[in-house]
Amino acid sequence: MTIKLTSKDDEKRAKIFKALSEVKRIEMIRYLVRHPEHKTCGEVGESLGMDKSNVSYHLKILYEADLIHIYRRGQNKYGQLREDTFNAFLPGFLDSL
Amino acid sequence: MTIKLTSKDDEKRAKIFKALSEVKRIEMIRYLVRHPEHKTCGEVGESLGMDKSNVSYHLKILYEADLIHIYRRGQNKYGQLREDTFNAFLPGFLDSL
DNA sequence: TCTGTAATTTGAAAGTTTTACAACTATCCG
DNA sequence: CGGATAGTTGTAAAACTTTCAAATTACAGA
Repeated sequence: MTIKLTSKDDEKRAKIFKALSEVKRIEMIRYLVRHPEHKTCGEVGESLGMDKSNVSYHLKILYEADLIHIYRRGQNKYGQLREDTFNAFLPGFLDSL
Repeated sequence: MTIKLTSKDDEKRAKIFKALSEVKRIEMIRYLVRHPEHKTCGEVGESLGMDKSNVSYHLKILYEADLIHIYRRGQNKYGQLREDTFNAFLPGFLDSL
């Protein structure tokens, strides 16, 4: 079932687009698509050459747009794509990466 | 035929997402979807309550992301959606508005 | 509890985007 | 030509985003 969007969702749409309006964040999403074993923040940062506080910053923006889910296991935090959001707002996007 | 995108297109994707990361610009796109008779800048601005220089500013951002086409006829300039770009980068988006 | 590793927060600096106004250019028509 | 209408450009202020380093919190394991 596909969710019907309306102009009421413009704020949400804008937030999602803003979250994806930086190359670095698109790369982070791509990294998560390609590594579905749920990568840690550290791995994401290392593989994209970002410093850790910057990774935190960008992940938070993706999280606040509901594009990813973050959960802790032990010392690590793992990022997980929220396919529900991508499917509702950007169908086909993840496959295009 | 659908165009195949790659990580080389990240700059372009980011630019498109940035262009759509403001509610005002999403509203402008919606206005153009709903009024396919090619509305003038003035009509867009008036209907969204924006001043004319601000309309110019936002239309330029949409234009530079290849989301719209702009042509002059007489005193007026008309905005026209670039469905090719929407289809390549955001399939389904226009229909969701 | 102490130590080390993982991630977040904070705050300052640098950079970018948005707004608004006034001055400007382009076109039309009498 | 001159006046009217449509849109653009310059510029400055305000608002927002990004980066980076240092301080801080969270957790695991000895």
